[in-house]
Parts: sequence; C-alpha cells; structure tokens
Amino acid sequence: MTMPFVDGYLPYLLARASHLVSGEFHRKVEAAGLSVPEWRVLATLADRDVCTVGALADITLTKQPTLTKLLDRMTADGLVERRREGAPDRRQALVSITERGRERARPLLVQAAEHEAQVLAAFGASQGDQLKETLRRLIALHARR
Amino acid sequence: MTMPFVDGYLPYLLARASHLVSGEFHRKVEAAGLSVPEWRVLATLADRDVCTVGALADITLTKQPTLTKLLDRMTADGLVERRREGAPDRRQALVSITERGRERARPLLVQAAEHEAQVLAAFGASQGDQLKETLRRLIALHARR
DNA sequence: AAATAATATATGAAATTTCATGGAAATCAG
DNA sequence: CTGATTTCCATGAAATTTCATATATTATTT
Repeated sequence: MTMPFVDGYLPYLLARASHLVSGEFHRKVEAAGLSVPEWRVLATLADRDVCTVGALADITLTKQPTLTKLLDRMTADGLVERRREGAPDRRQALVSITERGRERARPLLVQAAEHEAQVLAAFGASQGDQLKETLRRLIALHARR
Repeated sequence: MTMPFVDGYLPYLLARASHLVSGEFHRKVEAAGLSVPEWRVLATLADRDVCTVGALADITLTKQPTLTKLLDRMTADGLVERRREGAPDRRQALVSITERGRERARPLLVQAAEHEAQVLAAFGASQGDQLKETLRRLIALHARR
C-alpha cells in the first residue's frame, strides 16, 4: 500500500518487459517443438564450441541440477553431447551441440533475429541500442563477484 | 555462430538483467521463508483490495493453473483468501491478502524498497528513472490487448 | 430463446524443477 | 605432503509446474 509495486518498481518492470518480449518469441519456440529451456541451451551452444555445465547454467539462467537433468533429456534426444575428457579440470563436463541440435536450432536462430529486429524497429532503433547499452551496464554492475 | 546470442540480443539482455537484479532480492525473500511466487502474490495484493485469479496471474507473470495451485497452498497457510461471491462475474474468484499475509509481506516490502533504492543509487538515479520510463514504453508496446 | 462459442477457474496426471546431499577432483592451510 | 575445504557435476525424493481438459458462467448467433 505504500509501494506501487506493479508500475514503479524497477525489478518488476524488468521482469515484465522480459516476460512480454520473450513471450512473443517463445510461442515460436514451442511451435518448433522445443521447450524454452531447450531453446536457450541450443542457442547458447550454437555460438560456441563447448561449454561447461556450470557456465551453461549461468548463461541460461538455470539452476545447476535443473540443467543437468535437462541435458540428460537433450542428450537422449540427440540434441547435445556431454563428455568429461578434454576439460582442464576433471570435475567439469563439457557440453556441445550436435549436428541434429544445430539443425533444430537453425530456423529458430533466424526467427529470433527477425523477432528482435521487429521489436527494435517498433521501438526505434536508436532507443533500442541505447536500451541495450543501459542493460549491459546494469548487468555489469550486478554480475556476481 | 551468426548471432551473438548472449551479448547483443535484447530479449536476453532483459532476461539477464531481470534475473540478476531480482535474484539479489530473492535471497531475502527466501530468507524470510517465502518462495518467490508467494512473494509476488503478496506484494501484488498488498496494494489492492481484491484481485481476480486471472488478473493476478497476469500481474505475477504466472500461468493460471500454476497460480491456482499456489493460491491453494497460500490459502492453507492463511496468507490469502479466495471467495467467489462479490465478483461482477460469477466465474471469477476474488483473492485478497489476509492480515497474516500482510504481516509476512510488510518487512519484505520495506526491504524491496531499500533494495531498489540501492540499485538505483549505484546506477545513477536519473539513468534509473530513464530506464524505468523506457521499460514502461517497451511494455506498453507489447502489452496484450 | 435456444444453441453455440467464449471466458474464468479448477483439477488430474505427467513432466519438470528444486532441495539437499553425494562423490570426485582441485585448492588451501599448516 | 596431509587433512580440511571448496568446487563441479550428478542424483534421489519431494515439491512445483505444466498440459490438457472439465465445469460453470457469460456472451454471441441465429
């Protein structure tokens, strides 16, 4: 009652904006037969050669046990591979995307870029760039450690 | 490979910023013995007299069946009340916070305001206000009609 | 007004997520 | 070095979330 929780509170505005903007695209993800967490993993791995489980959990904003079990399922589906050799630290597991995963991700990566372009166009490209810059700064300010 | 998913993609920047900023406060929520969804419900209801289940689901960014079951638990815990009389539409259920819920929410509402103030202070108040304004615009642009 | 469609919430079964903890490997203190 | 601590990932059991659908009510057609 003393706080306009819904409309003036920065954490809520961030959450709502994220929910709305991503939600639009997430419909396309599900239409493509992937869950949102699966999409996040594939999109992240599409970029890089390999990634440790911990780093992937961090990037995909997922808790580690949740990710481990998601990776179990995605491995069973042939979307990703996990191996324990080759890491500098033998506790780590290295995850990489498979060719099959890449094929599934490819059209969505295109659609994601299109969706972002639409959002930015509607918003105004320069304002959009400025928002991105602002968000990067906010993120840097709150990065752990 | 063609897309800098992690660092240049607006939906991801929004999600990450939201995750980091809210994550800090969510630790206090759990320390107070509430789950994040419970906190969202209480914070929303603290402001208003009553709210329909649907509106509450929308505001708290929760799917309706998820919210219904959360409300079952919160009702059992005496944090909220749900009734079907009094609504203009008899399909609706009206949810309100109880005195007990208010007591549990109160200290967290204070901490939430403090946390936001810290975030804004570190970020720069004017930049913070500008970010809020920008987010409101982005939200308005994507609100489901 | 009857029939049909749409909306608000609830519910059961299945799937996922979470918490707490385990084991293995690396790092640190003495 | 040795033992204590910490870090990384996995796992079982419990809790939550989700999907599909049911039920009740309201809105729209015809």
